[in-house]
Amino acid sequence: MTSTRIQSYDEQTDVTERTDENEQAESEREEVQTCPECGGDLATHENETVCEECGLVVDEDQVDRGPEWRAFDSKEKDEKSRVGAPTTKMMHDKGLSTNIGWQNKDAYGKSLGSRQRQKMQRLRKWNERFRTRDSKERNLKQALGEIDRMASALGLPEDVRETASVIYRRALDEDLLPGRSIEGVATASLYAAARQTGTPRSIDEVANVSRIDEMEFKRTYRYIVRELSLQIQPADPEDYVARFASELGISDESERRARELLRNAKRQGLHSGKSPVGLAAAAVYAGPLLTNEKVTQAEVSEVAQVSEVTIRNRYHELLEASESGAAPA
DNA sequence: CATTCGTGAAGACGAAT
DNA sequence: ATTCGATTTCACGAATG
Repeated sequence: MTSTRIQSYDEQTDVTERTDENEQAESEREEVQTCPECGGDLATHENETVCEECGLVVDEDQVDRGPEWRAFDSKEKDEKSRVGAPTTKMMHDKGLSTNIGWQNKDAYGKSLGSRQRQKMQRLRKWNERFRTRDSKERNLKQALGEIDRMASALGLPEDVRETASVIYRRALDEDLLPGRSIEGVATASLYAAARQTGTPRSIDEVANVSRIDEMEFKRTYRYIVRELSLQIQPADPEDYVARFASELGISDESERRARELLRNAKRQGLHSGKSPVGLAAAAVYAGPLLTNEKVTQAEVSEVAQVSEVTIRNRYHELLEASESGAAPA
């Protein structure tokens, strides 16, 4: 593929044939074919177009699209030529990396001897290895940048980023990337890492700082969790309490009550199937209630990104559980 | 007036087929 | 791929302080 590109490009800029044919082609390109003064034929020399009859300069200072050197034979052309394959931004290496053809032919199309063939096999193998390693490094670098950005936007500590990058690396090694966006996998890795390290962020929060949409994020997350068989236990509602509590500015006592409620609920298995965030939100709402502190459902709903309805439903359950369940001190 | 509470319809999700 | 059940959310009106 690369070789054919070189050829076609070469043909366009081939200068050894730069004689009559080329000049004809150039003057044909001109819009004005005859002199506006006397109607005589026009001729193009160097970078200006002149009337052959009266000498009027019709156009000058044209861009010279040809090379600035001349070649007198094919050897000199090869030495002076600076053209190569056109670069493309579609490939991370701008298409400049080495490609070794799969056919066991030399440059003249002749078949290779067995010794040469083996050598080429080795070269192919190593070239491929370096190239893919290279592209993976690049990929990783970008992904880590994204992870870093999102992590700091979410106020996640260093160890979460570490974990996230480990997960991402694994995904990369298992070839889970093709077909998925770097951004998506980076986001999913971060989300998984946050949960694994006990500093969870809700899907909404993570999706908000990510550049990909939520649907794709969830899909990708499920995918990598399954493929890497990451073991992620359901988020512990208590892990959210501290953050919500401080964002709402409720008292330590209220926060303690909230945690108590959650522990009770857990003891009674009241939390299976329910959204942990919702449960945490309910607890953060119910805690202050027990200490006569004023917090509205709307406020909690705001910081926890959970509907008020859910808070209502959950906190009723929480209160019931604490009455029938454990003995409050 | 703000807040809370309850309801039913509708959407989203996981599990099962 | 579809269907089913449970959960969550939305929108509304009523009750409560």
